[in-house]
Amino acid sequence: MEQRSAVNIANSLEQMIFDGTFADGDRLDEVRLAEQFGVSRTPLREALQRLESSGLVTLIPRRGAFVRQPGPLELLEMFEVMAELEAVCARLAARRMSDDALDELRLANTRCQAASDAQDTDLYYMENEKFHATIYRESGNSFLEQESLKLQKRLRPFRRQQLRLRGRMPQSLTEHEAIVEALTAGDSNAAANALRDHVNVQGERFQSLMAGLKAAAS
Amino acid sequence: MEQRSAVNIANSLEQMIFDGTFADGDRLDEVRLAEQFGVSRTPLREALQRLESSGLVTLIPRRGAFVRQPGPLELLEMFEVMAELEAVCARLAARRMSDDALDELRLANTRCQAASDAQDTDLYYMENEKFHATIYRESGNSFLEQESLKLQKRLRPFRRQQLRLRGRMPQSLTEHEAIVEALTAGDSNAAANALRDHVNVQGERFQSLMAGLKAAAS
DNA sequence: GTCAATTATTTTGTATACAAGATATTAGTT
DNA sequence: AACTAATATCTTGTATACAAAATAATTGAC
Repeated sequence: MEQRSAVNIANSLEQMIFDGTFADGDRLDEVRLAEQFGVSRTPLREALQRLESSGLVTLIPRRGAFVRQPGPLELLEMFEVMAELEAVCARLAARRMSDDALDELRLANTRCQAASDAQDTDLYYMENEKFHATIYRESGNSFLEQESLKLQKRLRPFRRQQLRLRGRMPQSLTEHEAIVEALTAGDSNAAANALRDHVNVQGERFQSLMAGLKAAAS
Repeated sequence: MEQRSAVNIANSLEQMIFDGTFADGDRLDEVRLAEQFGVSRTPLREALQRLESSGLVTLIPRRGAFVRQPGPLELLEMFEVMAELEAVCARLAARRMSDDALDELRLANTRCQAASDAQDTDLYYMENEKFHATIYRESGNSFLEQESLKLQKRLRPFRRQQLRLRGRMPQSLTEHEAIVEALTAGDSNAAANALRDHVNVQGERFQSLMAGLKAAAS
């Protein structure tokens, strides 16, 4: 692979937690992971500390490290916060956005369109993330930008699922149009509302998806 | 002190970074800190990984750990986000808040009043934090609550300074009144605006404080 | 005397060793 | 056969040892 420093190991483990290699509550065995990564326990433990600090694992003293996947309730809460964060980004961006940035945003949206036409959900997801990241950046507040990116990353696996739902990509696209329009007009309230709704739709879709799974399980 | 695990060491160092024991760019010497805490380098390094993960230090490979204090610009950005986060809390709380919680909020405000009367800025600060924390909690979104508490903690040292400014405590109190009123009325927009403004005042005060320092230095 | 190059000294990164606590296993009792 | 007690094994937490890189110091050339 690559060089295996604590940061790298942490990133790899993070990825594995995100993509579902580890389920909620799984214990992360230090010796096993250490030899798996080809390092000693020392750098591996440093990685575990990082992961706990970012909320991905729980460290129970003398017991070990346990992965902490967000449950349905926490996910809904995270979606709600994401929606509000993006709304704030949009409101700030509406005032500060340059013409060049607007062009960039339209270009990103065109790429989304192409992905949607090709029925390529993975590509759509990537381009969609760029679209949103552009708005974060154009908020002009880099702290806000970083926080938004962090949460975007954390919600990635769950957002991704929803794009596969029938008709979601075209709907998402029309919502993007409304967002671009509001930003072009410099209407901060409209932009904030459009983006908040856009993200909230995902939260709601997610909710109904969970309800469906729950019903199917009973 | 207490038991010196990685978490504890990280907390102690965090406190020291917050209260200004270390200035921006200071290198954190592993061996020196280790013997200072009475432990070996191993748990201390684990603590440093935690601190980097939470953004308090920068870890440069083969160079060491350097403390990262937010500069004036980043602080302003953080205040802006704090204001928006609290506004969201208020909006959600306005709908969900129970009578008991409202009473609790009024009680917290009464305690602020007492601290203000006694000219006790430290006490006022503590009670003020409780007032705000109650609103975070009453948002009904514990993820949002935790994020708000995290940022509140990080801004603590900088908010604190401003209470010493003449007339800030009484002004803060009247703003609290308006917030309680809006929450009582269940007016989510008014509550959100009142809280956003309340926090933004601190950001602006901070800005003028910085400008004053800068002017004095030239 | 100043600069460059070489050597010496720190300092970081990681492996390993060992102590103490937690879990699993076995033996013994009813 | 089931429950408890004692023992054994495994795992974590931390100290220490050592290699490699970075910094400081020293020497030598001009």
